[in-house]
Amino acid sequence: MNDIAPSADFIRDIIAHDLANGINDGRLQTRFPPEPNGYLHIGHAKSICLNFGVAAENPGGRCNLRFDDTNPAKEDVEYVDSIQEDVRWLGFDWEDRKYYASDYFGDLYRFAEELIEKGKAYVCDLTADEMRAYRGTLTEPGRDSPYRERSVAENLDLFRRMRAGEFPDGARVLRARIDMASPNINMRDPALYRIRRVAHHRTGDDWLIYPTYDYAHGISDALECVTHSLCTLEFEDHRPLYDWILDQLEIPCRPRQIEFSRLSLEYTVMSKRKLNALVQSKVVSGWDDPRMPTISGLRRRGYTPESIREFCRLIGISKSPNRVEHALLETCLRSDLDSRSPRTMAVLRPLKVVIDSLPEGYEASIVAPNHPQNEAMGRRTIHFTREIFIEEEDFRESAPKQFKRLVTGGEVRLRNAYVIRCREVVKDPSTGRIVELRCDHDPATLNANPVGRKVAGVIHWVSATRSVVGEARLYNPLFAVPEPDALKGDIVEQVNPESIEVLDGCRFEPALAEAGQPLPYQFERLGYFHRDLDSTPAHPVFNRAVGLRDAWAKIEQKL
RNA sequence: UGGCGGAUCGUCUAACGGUAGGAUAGAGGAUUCUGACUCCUCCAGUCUAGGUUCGAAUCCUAGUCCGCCAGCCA
Repeated sequence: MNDIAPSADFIRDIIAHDLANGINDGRLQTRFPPEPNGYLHIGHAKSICLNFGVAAENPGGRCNLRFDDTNPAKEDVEYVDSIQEDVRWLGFDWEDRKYYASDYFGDLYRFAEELIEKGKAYVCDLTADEMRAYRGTLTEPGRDSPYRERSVAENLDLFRRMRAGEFPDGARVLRARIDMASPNINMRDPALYRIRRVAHHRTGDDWLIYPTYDYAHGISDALECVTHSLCTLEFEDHRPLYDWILDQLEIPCRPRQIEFSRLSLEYTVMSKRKLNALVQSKVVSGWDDPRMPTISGLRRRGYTPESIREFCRLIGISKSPNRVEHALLETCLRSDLDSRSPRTMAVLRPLKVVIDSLPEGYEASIVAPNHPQNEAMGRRTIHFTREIFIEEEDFRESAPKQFKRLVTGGEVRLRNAYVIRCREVVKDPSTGRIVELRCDHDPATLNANPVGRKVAGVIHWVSATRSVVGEARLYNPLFAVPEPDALKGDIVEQVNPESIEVLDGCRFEPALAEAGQPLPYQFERLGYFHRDLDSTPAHPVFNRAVGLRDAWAKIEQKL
């Protein structure tokens, strides 16, 4: 522990320093504070991994889950439920420490009266528009509200009557009494409480007034004795207010707010407002559409908690502006799944191959390994038959010499089976389309290389008679440009029309249609596929979580 | 032309006055019954201009560029 280990990030540095110096009596308490107004996305995963991660790394460290539910107009239990499911799925545990800002409505109200009594808050009758006008601008100071000098008694009376429902929504607010000339606009007498006749998802109709984020957040942190309140950079300007509020009140614990930069990812958007717009417009099938950057979308797509945690570890924590390459996320998934997922063969765009050197009705069992490097993953039986399907793109009538797959008159190995040679290409005379290949197989090439010649190519295949038909869904980026946030106009109309490609009539090994797959499969040479919710035994549906790295695609591009 | 924050390989991120390092991407090669995986090699960076210092990504000065803030959202 005396070693000066290289720091993980500046926040862990600060925490290590505080812990070493006995700040907060050596306690470490963090919190993950989502507002239940949408589903969690990968940006939240960054925050979750930080808050829960840092707590787990330090003896005695704790991380609370706290719903920041101070705005009932936007919040819903559906989101409360999904958030808990997602945090748990990511692998984190808040134990018995699940809180809500709404748990503190009573305390928050009492602290507000304390503020009023100290002359630090007042009831203001300005309308929202008037308040905006009084606030000034970025370069001009604001002006004091005409209600700023009300007496404590009058403020107390008015605030109690706000609570009692004597005034219509929006008629008055409780404001902090700070400094209308502050260069920091957040300090120009910000609103602390507003009147809202909206039922709250937990407190129902108990309250007609609701605290604002700025007022509630720091106090909630203090009530939970949070030591390090970690949030994103856009709250940096709010820190003076966070500190100001806690400075006025008699609260034993004193949290410290530290900000880090939020995650942005290429080819997607992260704002809940935009994601919500996509969901509402139905351009995506829901919050869990596999194209969405939501935790539930990634899960449905086939991402693993491990891969997302690893991604969050690799991107690090800093205050720098950043836009992470989408390729990094994919790399994390591939590297997790490569060692763990069983292999299988599937043909997405089937091309029929008849092996004439085999008798009619021929069928043989072949035992194939489920993983090329890991014997422990066992073997499975596949069926080699006279008629099989191969991938359309694995055959060319003629091709450049770099093409290692099947060509007219050429040889290729069928993965786990024999080397075949293409004798004849059968076309539909009316369309010219290739409908079938007639091939011969070399019976000496099962588990053995052909003698006297090299066969470089290996392609996957599936039996025409011992396979099941189903659907595959392939995904491309949700937006065609790396920075969709910069696009003008309605975000819904900017969605990449090629973000999903549905292929039906795909052929799978029969075992794939059966139940019980904990992890995505690797469809050899195609990528990692995860069975979708829409899947049925009669009609299996697989999502491609991510493709394999494709060297041939690069070669072909350069040709 | 207010305040706050940021700027290091293409990308993400270290270096806390003392050899600019890692990851990823890219290029090349080895291996291969997955053009996968794995392995090897290479390429590539301190925003600019001054200054302090034996020595500066780091400290100072002056700029430049980028982000956030004018909700009774969070």
